[in-house]
Amino acid sequence: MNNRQISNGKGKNGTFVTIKDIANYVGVSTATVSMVLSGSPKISDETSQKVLEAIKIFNYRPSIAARSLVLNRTGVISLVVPQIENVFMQPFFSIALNGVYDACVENGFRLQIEVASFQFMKRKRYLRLFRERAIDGMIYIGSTASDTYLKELEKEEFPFIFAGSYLKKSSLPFVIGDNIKGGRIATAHLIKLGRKRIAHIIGNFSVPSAVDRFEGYKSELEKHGLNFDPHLVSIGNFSHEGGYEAMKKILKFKPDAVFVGNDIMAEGALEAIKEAGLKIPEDISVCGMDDLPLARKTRPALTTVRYDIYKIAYRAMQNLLNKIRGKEIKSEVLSVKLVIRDSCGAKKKGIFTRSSHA
Amino acid sequence: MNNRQISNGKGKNGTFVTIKDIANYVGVSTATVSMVLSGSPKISDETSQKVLEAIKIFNYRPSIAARSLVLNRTGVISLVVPQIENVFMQPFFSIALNGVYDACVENGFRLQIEVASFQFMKRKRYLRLFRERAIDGMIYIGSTASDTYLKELEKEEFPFIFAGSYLKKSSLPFVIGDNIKGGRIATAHLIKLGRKRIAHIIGNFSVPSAVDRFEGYKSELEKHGLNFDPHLVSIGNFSHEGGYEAMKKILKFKPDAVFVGNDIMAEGALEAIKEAGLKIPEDISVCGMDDLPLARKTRPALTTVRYDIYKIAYRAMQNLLNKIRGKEIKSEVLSVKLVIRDSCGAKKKGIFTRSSHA
DNA sequence: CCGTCGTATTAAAACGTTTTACCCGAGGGT
DNA sequence: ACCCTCGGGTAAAACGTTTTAATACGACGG
Repeated sequence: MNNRQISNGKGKNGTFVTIKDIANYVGVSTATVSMVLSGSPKISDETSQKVLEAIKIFNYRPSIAARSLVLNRTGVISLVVPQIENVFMQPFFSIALNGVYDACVENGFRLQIEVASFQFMKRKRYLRLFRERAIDGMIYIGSTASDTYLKELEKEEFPFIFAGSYLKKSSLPFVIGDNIKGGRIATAHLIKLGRKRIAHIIGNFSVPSAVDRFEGYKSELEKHGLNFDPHLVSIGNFSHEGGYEAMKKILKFKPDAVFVGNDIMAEGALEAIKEAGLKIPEDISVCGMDDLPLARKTRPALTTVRYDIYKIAYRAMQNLLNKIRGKEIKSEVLSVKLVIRDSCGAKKKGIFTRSSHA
Repeated sequence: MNNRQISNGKGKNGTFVTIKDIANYVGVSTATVSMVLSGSPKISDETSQKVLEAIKIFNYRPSIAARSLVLNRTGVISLVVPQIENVFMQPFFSIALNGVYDACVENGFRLQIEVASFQFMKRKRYLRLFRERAIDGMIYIGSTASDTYLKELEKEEFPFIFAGSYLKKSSLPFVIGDNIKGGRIATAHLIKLGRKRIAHIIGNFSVPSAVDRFEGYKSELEKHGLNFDPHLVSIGNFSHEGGYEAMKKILKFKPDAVFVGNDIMAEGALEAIKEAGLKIPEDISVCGMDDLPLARKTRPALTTVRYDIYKIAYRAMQNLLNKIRGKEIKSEVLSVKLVIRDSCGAKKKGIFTRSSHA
C-alpha cells in the first residue's frame, strides 16, 4: 500500500482497510485488534500501542455493517413525523427535532427521519424497519387519534416511544407535558383576573394533547362555577390563520378572555382582536400555551403556559435509549408553568408582581 | 414455532427469522430463497410460490446489516445541515429537507440527519461515516465559505454533493440556482421602472450564493451606467430582524428601490419602510428573492425572484444517487425567473401586464 | 444406450466484525 | 518436581446475507 491509499482508508484494490489488514501489519490476530478497539484490559500496553499506531496510519475504521451483524444493533434511531407540508417549519416539530437529535448524538446514535405517510402505514414500515434490523428504536412525534395502526407495536418488544403526544387506549409509552394542568392554570389565571366569559381555541379535536388542554380549561371553569358555553370554543388547526379565523367567530359572542391552545394560534387571535378594535388586555385577556420564542415578540407580549417541547423530546429519546440498553421504559408527564407577560393584564392589576420577561 | 412467534417475525428464542428458517421450512437452499427475493428468473414458478408463501407466514425480512455487509452498500444518505438554532424553522432548510427527503424515499433510500457542528469537523465525521461504510452518500446544504475542511473529500471518490450552495475553489459538485442571474434580473427590473438609487441587502458575505446575488446586482448596475454606492448595501443575516435593521440603515441614504437578498429579509425591510412613513411601491420599490410562500402574504405582495429550493434539493439528491449507481456526477445551475407582484410598481405603471398571482 | 445440453437447484465462499474457549509460558506455592 | 494460576494472546465460530461455480436431472437427438 502506498501513502495515498493508506491516507484515504482504502486498500490497494480500492476496497476498504479491514481489521485483518491491521492485524497482519502489526503481527497479531484480529481478536487482539478488536479488543484494543473496545478497550479490553487483557491487552498489554505494548501491543495496544502498536495496534493504535497502525490504525492511525491506515486510517482504519471498523465496518458498521459487520459490527451490526454480530452485535445485533445498528446505532440508528428513526424519528417519525406526521406528513404535514413543511412539518419542520412549525416550531413544535423543529424544537422537538432538536431535542431528539441532541439526545441521540450525545449517546452516539444516529438519527434517521421517517414521514408517517400513507405508505408508512400501509406497507407497515413501522414494523419492517425493526424486522430488517435497520433501526434500534423509534420515536414518534405529533401522532393523532387516527394513528391506531401503531397498536400493532404493543405486542412486540421493539423499543418505541411517543414524544409530546400519545395514543389513547394504548399501552405504548410516551413523554408529554401536563396538558390538562396547563389548561387548568391558564384558565384559573383568567378567572382570578375577574374574567367571566372565557373562550377557548382548540387546535384540533383529533390530537390528544389538544383535547387535554381543552379538558383542563373546561374542568377549571366548572370548578369555579362558571358555565361552559360551546359558542366560546372554536377550532384553530394549530395555525396562525386558523387562530385568526377562530377568534373572529368567537368575538361575536362577546368574550372577555380567551385561552388559546397554542402560541401560534394566539398570535392570530391577537390580530383578530386588534382588528375588531378591542384593546388587549383591557377588553380581552389572551393566554397562549407552549411559550414559543414568538410569545415574547407579540404586541402585547403573550402570557402563556410554558410547555418544554425540547425537554420532552430530549427525555423521550433518553427513555428510548435506556430501553434499548435494557432498562424498562416508563411514561412521563412533565410539569408546566404559567409565564406572565402583558396580554392578560395581571401586571397592571398588580395581582402578580413577579415578572417573567427573562 | 407457534403462531404468535410466527406473526411477529421472531423465532422461538426471541431471535429473528432468518433466510435459513425460510429455506428449511420450504425445503430449499438459502440461495433459492435469496434469488426469489431478488426476482431472479432462474427459479421455477412453483418453488417461487412456496417461498413467497413461507415468507409471508413467517413475516420474514432480510437483515439490512447482513445484506449491507455483502453488497457493500447501506441504503442510507446523510443530509448535513449547518449548526443554526432551529435550522429547519427557516423556510430554506425546511423546503430543502423536503426535496432531499422525497427524492431519497422515492429511490428506496433512507435519510439520516447530521449537524455540521464543531465536532463534525474536528472529528472528521464527514470522512468517518464513509470509512465506516455507514452511508452511501452525503448531501450538504447551507455551506459557507469557511467550510474549507470539506476539500478533504475531493481526493476521495465518496459520493458527495452540495445542494443550494457550493464551495469556492473546490471541485466538489453542487446543484444550485442561478444566483447571479437572479441578482441581475431583479436589478434590471427595478432599473426598467426608472429607479436610480437602488439599494441591496445581502444575507452575509461568507455565503457564496448570497455573494453571487450581490454580484449580479452590482454588475447590472454597471451595465446600465448606474454607479455603485456602498452606502446602499447592508447586511441582513438572512433574518427578518436583520432585514429590518439593514433597511433602517439604508433609508438614511434615500434609496428609491431595494433588492433584498431573500424574502425573509424583504419582509423585515417592508416593515422598516412602512415605519418610516414611506409608501411601497410609490416611494420605494422592493424586490425580494426566493419566492417563499410568505411572499404572497406580505402587504403589498412581494415581487421576487423565483428560486426553486425544493427542486434544487431534489435534483441534488437525484444526482447523488446516480453517482452511487455508477454514473458520473455533474454540477447544475437551475434557472430563476422574476415573479411580479405589487411591491415594485410594475403593474400600476403598466409596464408588465402578465400577473403572477397564481 | 450414450453423449449433450439446458434448466432448476445447491454447496460453499465471501463480506468484516466480535467473542468464546482454549493455549502457552512464567511464576509461585507446596 | 509438581500442580495452579495468571497474563497475554489466538483460533475459530458465529452473525445473515449474496453470488459463483458446480451438480443433479431429465429430455433429446443420434
